[in-house]
Amino acid sequence: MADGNERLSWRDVRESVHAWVLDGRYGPGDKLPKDEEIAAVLGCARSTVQRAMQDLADAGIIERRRKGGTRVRPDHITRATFDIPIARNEVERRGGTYGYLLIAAGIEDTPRAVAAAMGLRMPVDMLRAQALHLMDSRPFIFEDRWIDTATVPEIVSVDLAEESANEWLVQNRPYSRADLRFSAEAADARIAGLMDVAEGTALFVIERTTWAGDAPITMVKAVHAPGYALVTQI
Amino acid sequence: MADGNERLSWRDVRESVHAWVLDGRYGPGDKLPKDEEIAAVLGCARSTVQRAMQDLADAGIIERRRKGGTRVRPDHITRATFDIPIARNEVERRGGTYGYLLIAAGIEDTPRAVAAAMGLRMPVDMLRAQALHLMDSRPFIFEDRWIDTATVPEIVSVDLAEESANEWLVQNRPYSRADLRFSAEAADARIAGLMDVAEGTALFVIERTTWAGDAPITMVKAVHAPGYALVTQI
DNA sequence: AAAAATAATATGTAGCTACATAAAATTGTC
DNA sequence: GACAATTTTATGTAGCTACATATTATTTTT
Repeated sequence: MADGNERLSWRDVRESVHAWVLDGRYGPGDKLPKDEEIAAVLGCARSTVQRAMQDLADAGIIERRRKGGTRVRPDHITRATFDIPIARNEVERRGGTYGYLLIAAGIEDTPRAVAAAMGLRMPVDMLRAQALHLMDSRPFIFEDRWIDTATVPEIVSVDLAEESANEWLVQNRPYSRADLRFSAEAADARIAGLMDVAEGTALFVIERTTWAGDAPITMVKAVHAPGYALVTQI
Repeated sequence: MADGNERLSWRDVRESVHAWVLDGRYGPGDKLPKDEEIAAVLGCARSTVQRAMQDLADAGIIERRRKGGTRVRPDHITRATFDIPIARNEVERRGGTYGYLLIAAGIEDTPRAVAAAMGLRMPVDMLRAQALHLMDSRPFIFEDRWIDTATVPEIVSVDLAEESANEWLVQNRPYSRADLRFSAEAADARIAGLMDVAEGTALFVIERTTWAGDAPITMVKAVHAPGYALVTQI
C-alpha cells in the first residue's frame, strides 16, 4: 500500500498522523482535526481514520475524548510491550539445553505478604515450591512459588520433581488476570548458594501473581541469573 | 452490554472465546472454529468476531493464519504492557516533589558500546549528559545519556543545568522507534556516591535508545533508586 | 511420483450506514 | 448570576458488503 492511487490502509493513516506529531506540526497538548476532516484530507473513510487513531491512542501517543476531540498526549510516556516466555522456551530460544531441578516443595503457612498480593482474606493452605530452571546445567532462573490449594487442589498430587509447577499450571490452569512486578534484588546467602553467585550480586526479579476469574492461582518470584535482561522494541 | 437481548460487543465475544480457552474446551494448539461459525453460534456479525479474535491474537492468546484458521497458542507467554513515564511525572504521581540536578555535560568520544546500540558506523560527536532526578530532594533516578549532535544539533545550545535533556527532547525531538532493556546492576563507587547508597547495592536499570526515522537521537541509561519496581497488570 | 498450475478457503481490510454515548456548549429558568 | 435542562457534536461501536491475500488442498502436467 501507500502507493499513489491505491486506497489508504489504516496503517498509512496512522503513519501520516504520527508524522504530523513527529515533525512538530502538532505538539504535546495540541488538538488534532476531527476524524472526518482527516478522512477528507487524506482521502479515505472515517472508519479507517478511526482505526488509525484508536491505535495511536493505544500506543499512548494521542488522547481521545468523545465530543472533546483528539489531542497529542501532553505527558509523554513510553509504552512498551514485553513477552515473558516460560523458562523452557526462553532457554531453548537462546540455543541452550533446558534443565529443571526441584529444591523443595510442601504445604506451608501463608506469609502475610503473599496473602496480601493474592488478595486473600482467610488464610489458606498453600503449596510452596522452590525450583531451579537450568540452561546448559547452570542456574538460569530460581523460582519461589506459592500455589493456592483451594483453587488448584490437583496440584498436591503432581510430582513436582518431574514436572515444573509452571508448566503444569500453563497446561492445566490458564489464568485470566495477572499482576507483574519487575525489580532488582541482591542475592541473599541462600539464593547465592543455589545460583552459584557471590552473595549480594544484583539479580533481575520478576514477580507474578495470577488469577482465574477472582480465584487466586499462584504467586511466583523468579530470580534471574546475573546479566539477564528483558528486551523489547517499539 | 452482555445483556440478554442486547447485541454483543466485540469485547463480549473476546470474553466468550477467552473463556473457552480458560475452561479447557480448547487447549494449547487446538484449532478454534472459524470466525463465521463463532459468529453464528454467538449471534453476531463476522466483523465483530474478527475484532475480538484480532485482540486475542494481539494479546498472545491465539494465533491466526489465513486459510490455516485460528488456534490456541501452543507456547504460552505472558504479554504485558508497561508505561514508562518521564521522571518528573513519576515523582509527581507518587506525591513527591520533583528536583533535577545536572552532574556533568560535555562532548565526548563515543564508546564502542554506545555507537553499537545506536547503530552508528561512523564515529559522531556525542553530547554526554549525566544528571540526577530527585524525589523530595533525594536521588530517585540517575541518568547517563548520550545524544547524537548530528541528529539533534540544537541540544548543544540548551542549558542542561536548567532543563533536563529528557524533557527538552520530549518537547522538541519526539522519537518514532525505541529499543528498551530492563536489567539489574550493582552500584559502582561513583553511582553509589551520587545516589547515596552502599557500593554494590542492587539497582533497577532501564536502558533506552531512540530514533527519529533512521537517525539515532539518544541512548540513556536510567539507574533507579533501591526499591524501585515497575508494575503492571493484565 | 514429482512438480507445476489451479481452485478453494479462512482471515484481513476498506468502505458504507446507522445508531450509541459521553461531554461540551447552549439555552432556559429561577 | 447560578443552576438545570436541552441540544450539539466528536468519538465509539456493530452490522453489512465487497474484495484482497495468504495458504492449504486439489488437479493437471510432465
